[in-house]
Amino acid sequence: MALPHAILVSLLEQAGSGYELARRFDRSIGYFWAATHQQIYKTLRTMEDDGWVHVDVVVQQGRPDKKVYGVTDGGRAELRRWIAQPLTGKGSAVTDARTRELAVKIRGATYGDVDALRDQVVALRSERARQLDTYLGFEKRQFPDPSALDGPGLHQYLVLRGGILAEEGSLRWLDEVLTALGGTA
Amino acid sequence: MALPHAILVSLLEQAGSGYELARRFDRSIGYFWAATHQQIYKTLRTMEDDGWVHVDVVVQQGRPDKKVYGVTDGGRAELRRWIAQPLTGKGSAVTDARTRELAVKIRGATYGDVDALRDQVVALRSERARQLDTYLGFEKRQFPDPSALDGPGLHQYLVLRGGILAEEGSLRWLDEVLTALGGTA
DNA sequence: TATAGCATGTAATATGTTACATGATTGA
DNA sequence: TCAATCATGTAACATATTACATGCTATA
Repeated sequence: MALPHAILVSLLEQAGSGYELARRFDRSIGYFWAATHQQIYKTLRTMEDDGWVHVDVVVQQGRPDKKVYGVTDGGRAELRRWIAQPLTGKGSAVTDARTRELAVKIRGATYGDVDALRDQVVALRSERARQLDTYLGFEKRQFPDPSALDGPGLHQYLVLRGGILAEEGSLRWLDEVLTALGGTA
Repeated sequence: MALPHAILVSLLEQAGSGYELARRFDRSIGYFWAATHQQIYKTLRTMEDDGWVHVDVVVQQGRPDKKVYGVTDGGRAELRRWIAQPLTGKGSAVTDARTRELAVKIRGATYGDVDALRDQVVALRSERARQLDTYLGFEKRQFPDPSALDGPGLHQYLVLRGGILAEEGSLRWLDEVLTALGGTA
């Protein structure tokens, strides 16, 4: 899971309350990782129990007190550890957990080991390339003449096309990331 | 949720056991929807309780009995209803539930109302286009000179690029689908 | 006056993953 | 003999969604 780590990254950029985190997730990290306020509150409590974050209660007039969270040394260490570790999410489907996990790690690259991260990008890229090859093979063998399709065959083909286009987009992104992260690709 | 409906589509194409469904999911529908055998068994039982599927127990030698599932009239009706109904999944993130849901519906288009489905494709397309516009706006305003970036700025930019490329891929696919599904786009 | 924003949370439910359990057959 | 395939399932846990609850302030 990457939600606690996404929260760590967000809090390192800027300390804030659960409410503020929920709003930020709607924009920045939310490209890849959505979270409701309920879930963020719950996760923050767990993270506090684990010693990854600390709270400062800010008393306000006319509003409930605000709990401003910040990252502890333990939280920083956990984020470093997690960023260096291989991707753990499931990678079967097109809209996969691995890609989202990697996006969070890239977002937090400054707080971790960029070399280790690059290795993970390379690994995910080759996984994705293999998947794309498989899909392209299906396309060639099962749908040699797409223009002739209709009914169930057409619908199966369209879904396969979705897979192919998604994988191509994924590869394009991973290549951009590798170029930008530089080093011995 | 779309898993029961993905199962209905798969069973309409060909009746089968939970085990067989799990294997099929690894290939075809699994482009967009992954499922373990544990989850499939659980879901099949619920579907049986709801009267969407019926079971034929096939006795085998040397192996556990095989439960071959087929779709009932009730299941067929439910699939029709579900396909015609607007997308219900969450669509905030790049790797969104809506796209996966739509993929399942397209796969089952033969068993439902294609006109109603096309409306959903159009709706999702405009949502995605709006999202892409937002991301492109961020890119222009926050990162006018990407080549100058490094550190946290670069990492934020890379994640945004991931969002942009994913949305572009999504749009390309939805356009292909609309063309193929034809009609008054 | 009504809606949106600020700010927190509980509870119930749904969905999904991981680990464990069983046991025969087939092919390397 | 070892691993893979066939075939089903339970139990515990992790994660996520929906509905409900409170209550003030600022803006249209």
